[in-house]
Amino acid sequence: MVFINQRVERRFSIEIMDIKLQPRAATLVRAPAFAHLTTKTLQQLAATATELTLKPGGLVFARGAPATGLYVIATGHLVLSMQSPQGAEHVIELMQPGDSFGEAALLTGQAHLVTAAAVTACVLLRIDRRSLINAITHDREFALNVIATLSEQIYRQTGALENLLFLRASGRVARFIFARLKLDDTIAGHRVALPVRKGLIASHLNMTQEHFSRTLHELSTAGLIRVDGVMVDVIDIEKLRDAAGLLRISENAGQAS
Amino acid sequence: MVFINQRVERRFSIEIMDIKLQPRAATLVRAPAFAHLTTKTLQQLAATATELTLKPGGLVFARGAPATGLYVIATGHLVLSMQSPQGAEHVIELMQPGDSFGEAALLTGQAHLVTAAAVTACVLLRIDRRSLINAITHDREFALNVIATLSEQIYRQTGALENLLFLRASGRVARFIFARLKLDDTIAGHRVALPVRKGLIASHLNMTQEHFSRTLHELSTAGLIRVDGVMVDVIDIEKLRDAAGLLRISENAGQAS
DNA sequence: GATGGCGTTTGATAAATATCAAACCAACTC
DNA sequence: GAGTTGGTTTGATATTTATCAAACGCCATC
Repeated sequence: MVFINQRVERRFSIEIMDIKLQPRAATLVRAPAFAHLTTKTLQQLAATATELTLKPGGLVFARGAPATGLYVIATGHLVLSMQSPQGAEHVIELMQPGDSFGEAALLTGQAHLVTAAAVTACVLLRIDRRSLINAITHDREFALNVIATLSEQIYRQTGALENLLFLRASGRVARFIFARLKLDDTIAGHRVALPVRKGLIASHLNMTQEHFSRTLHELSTAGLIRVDGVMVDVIDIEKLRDAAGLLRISENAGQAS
Repeated sequence: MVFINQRVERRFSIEIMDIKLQPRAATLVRAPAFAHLTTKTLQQLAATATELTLKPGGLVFARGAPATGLYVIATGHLVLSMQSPQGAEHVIELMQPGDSFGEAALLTGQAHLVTAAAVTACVLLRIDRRSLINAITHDREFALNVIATLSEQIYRQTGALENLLFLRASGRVARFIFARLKLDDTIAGHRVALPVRKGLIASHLNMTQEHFSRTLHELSTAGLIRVDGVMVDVIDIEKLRDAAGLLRISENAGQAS
């Protein structure tokens, strides 16, 4: 069953397969939605995909634009953001290579709710609607894959709500660092690099830049972390986990009456 | 294309079809995910579905329970909620007849993130995993439907984030009332009934009961609404829309560079 | 008609977060 | 090196929201 193994380890599949894949297909394989495709479908999708190069600050699409494609990040960082009528910008998601976005708007046929913009120089792959729907209808396995990916996205979004609902500033910051910790395991020890400038992270965590700065400072003086520019060293990982107030989801399990 | 017409008008399809459907199938048809099924698939699903009756306060599942089914509400109101480790409860969603829930956890095979509990007496239909996956793999149209429904859910969830990110208490309350206005168009004029007790609504809007009460009062004295128990009369709909700070998504539409 | 429970409202106060303004700092340009 | 720019930090203050406590009102029950 394809359903189980979501949020697939992104690194190794590419190593297994990229001997025989062109670069584009190799990029696709890194995205969970495409990870388990048959080589045939994959090649087809890769063939119809178009490549997009963006300068820092470049727009992929703005809120309100009709959705015409799905995007997979090959290289670079992007942000998905919303703007309030007053012009305040809120970063909804920070995205990195291997992530895909735009599916939901594309598949519902509605306008984009968010604006997608490059933070650094980026290379994207764009798959248009026809190709996607074609692949879904002709490759049953792929359809299951898409369903699994979408479900996964809902599941994660719901989990992300926890952050906003239950945690306050320090907790959200702690959790953010904690989450980074697991991703950046390439760097030995407990050191993580903030992926984008702090203002964007603050916005992503739904607080002002100033408050974020103060919170970072607060966590420092409490001895949980040490901050040096964009580098953050985790001093006391247990306390950090604590501050993140991580919920276990395995405590009380009930069933229908 | 099935993709376009989501959030389908729930009322009339049932009137068209229920002449020849058993009650269960009729319930299913009201849920967007099942709205466009062939009668054959529908009958099959309905046949395997089990019925669930809940007293007020009854649990469907608790956070952490393994997901074993998808639920469709036939009658009654439920809430999906999360609990912080400190025991604070946050209502994630208020659900009513025709709504379905549990898909995401079911399809990812993970434990439920939320607790589902009945507020009033409820009757639910439960479709187990095997039946669902069976229907997905054997009815291509249904697979597309599921994809569309999931996309729709993501899309709405993203939209819901706006509320939390951009609006403060009064705005969220205003938006809540505004949204109700469109649902309750059966009642003539601009009068809506609060669907559940105020404490739950407050939690859903991520504020305390006290603050909700005060905000309601505030909107009253500002002349936007009039509150009488669970009934809310909208006095000045334009000002209310304003207070809700509704964003248009059609203003600036850009395209890739 | 009294009693109790539950949801709601009101008030006083505290905590969390935002805002505004200025200083700071590092990188880059002239 | 001086000046400029953009991001970050710090400080003082205002706003928003939560907390705690008490009163209130409604309804069901005895």
